[in-house]
Amino acid sequence: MGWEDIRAAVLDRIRAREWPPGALIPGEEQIAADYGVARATVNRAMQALADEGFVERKKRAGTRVAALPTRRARLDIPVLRREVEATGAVYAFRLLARHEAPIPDEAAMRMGLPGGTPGLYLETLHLADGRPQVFETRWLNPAALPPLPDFATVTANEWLVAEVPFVSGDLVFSAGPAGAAAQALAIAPDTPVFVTERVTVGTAGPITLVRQSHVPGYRVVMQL
Amino acid sequence: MGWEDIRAAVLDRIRAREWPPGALIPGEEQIAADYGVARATVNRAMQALADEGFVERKKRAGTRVAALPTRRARLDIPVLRREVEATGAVYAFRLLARHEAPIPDEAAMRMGLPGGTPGLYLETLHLADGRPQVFETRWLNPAALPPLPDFATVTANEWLVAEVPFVSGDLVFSAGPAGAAAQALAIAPDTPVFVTERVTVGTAGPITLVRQSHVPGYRVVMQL
DNA sequence: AAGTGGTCTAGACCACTAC
DNA sequence: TAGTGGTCTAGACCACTTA
Repeated sequence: MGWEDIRAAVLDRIRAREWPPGALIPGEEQIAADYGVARATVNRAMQALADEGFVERKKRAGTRVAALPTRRARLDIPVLRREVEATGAVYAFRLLARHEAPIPDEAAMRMGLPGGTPGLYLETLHLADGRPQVFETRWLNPAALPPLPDFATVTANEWLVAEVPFVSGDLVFSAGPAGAAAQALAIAPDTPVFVTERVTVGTAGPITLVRQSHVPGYRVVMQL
Repeated sequence: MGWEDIRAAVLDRIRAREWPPGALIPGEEQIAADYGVARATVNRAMQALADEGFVERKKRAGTRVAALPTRRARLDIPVLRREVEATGAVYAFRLLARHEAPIPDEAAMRMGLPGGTPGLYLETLHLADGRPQVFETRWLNPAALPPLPDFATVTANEWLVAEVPFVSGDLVFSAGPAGAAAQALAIAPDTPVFVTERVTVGTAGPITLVRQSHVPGYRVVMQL
């Protein structure tokens, strides 16, 4: 009887509606006695079920079956190169633009920086077997970074992942017209594209804001 | 010294490059001795770091700092009603179509069912303060479900969440033209929209395939 | 073959919170 | 204020995997 067995047993009893949504589940001590294991084992099982959103736990109030089980999905975000190579294609990229300039207000605000902060702007096209896949625009905050390479032979993403400790960030998915990305992706400007936007924060402050427009047909797949 | 302290301490030493990417971290016993805690406490901390993708653990081989830290994001998928109500708007829905028919081959294949399986088709429009938000098409597999209600007063989603045990599923994000969803959303057919597609599997087999087209401006936000 | 992480146990103390 | 989950400990055994 490992904790996974306890987890499975409890989940079965939830699925069987023995404990319907909203119901109170017996205490850890009780379950431990029922199955002949230590309370710590039950605790671990219940912790897993809580992580997965099946139950809600509160001290003193006990453990309840989630009324509206929030479904949680986990997304692994690989480095772009790996994503391309996973399909068997050859990855390549082209640096289309690079210049230093004050970070525009909108971008600075997204990064949590004062307007006009000096920044480095990059435009990169990512290719799979020579075909455009992703058009990327990026602002970097040099003040929060070690000396920057010229990004001709390494993508900003891979350099950052390898060199700069990451503290937090957010990720936004949306859809919109290709617009400025149209030319690089060789599609019409009003073609719908999938857009990801990411802000990354390091120990010394905001690091980068990156916006990627994906070629039509791109999909993000998550397991529930 | 709780396990979160140990986690934080180890993470700091990783960030400080004391253990660079790929490096081997001291064993649990060692760390436990260093910080004066029990090995179980260290284990819990390391388990958390592994869950978060900061380290990779292998028996016998020890624990290593992740070389290319795959960034993991967790997405909580709330019931649509809650998503709307969280913005302070009033949620409502309209059932636009409902009929029984064999599930089309493409949809059946996505669900992992043989073509021509009998199904129930629903078209629903979700509204926030009376404004169209989401246009939803759905196939249900009655063979894997208890007797179905008429879905005039409950959405399929909420009924399923409350009544049918959920085993697994997947979730796909993409972008595309509004197309068939255009009329219901009151937008032009070539307007880019954000599309989510979800297959849900229950104990008795595939339950439902649902496709939701979101009104322009919709964004999915995840924390890293 | 040996060392590592994975897990279990029995007991204990504590923080939180519903009552 | 009493009961619940959250956590820690010290010790133990085991499975896995690499050397």
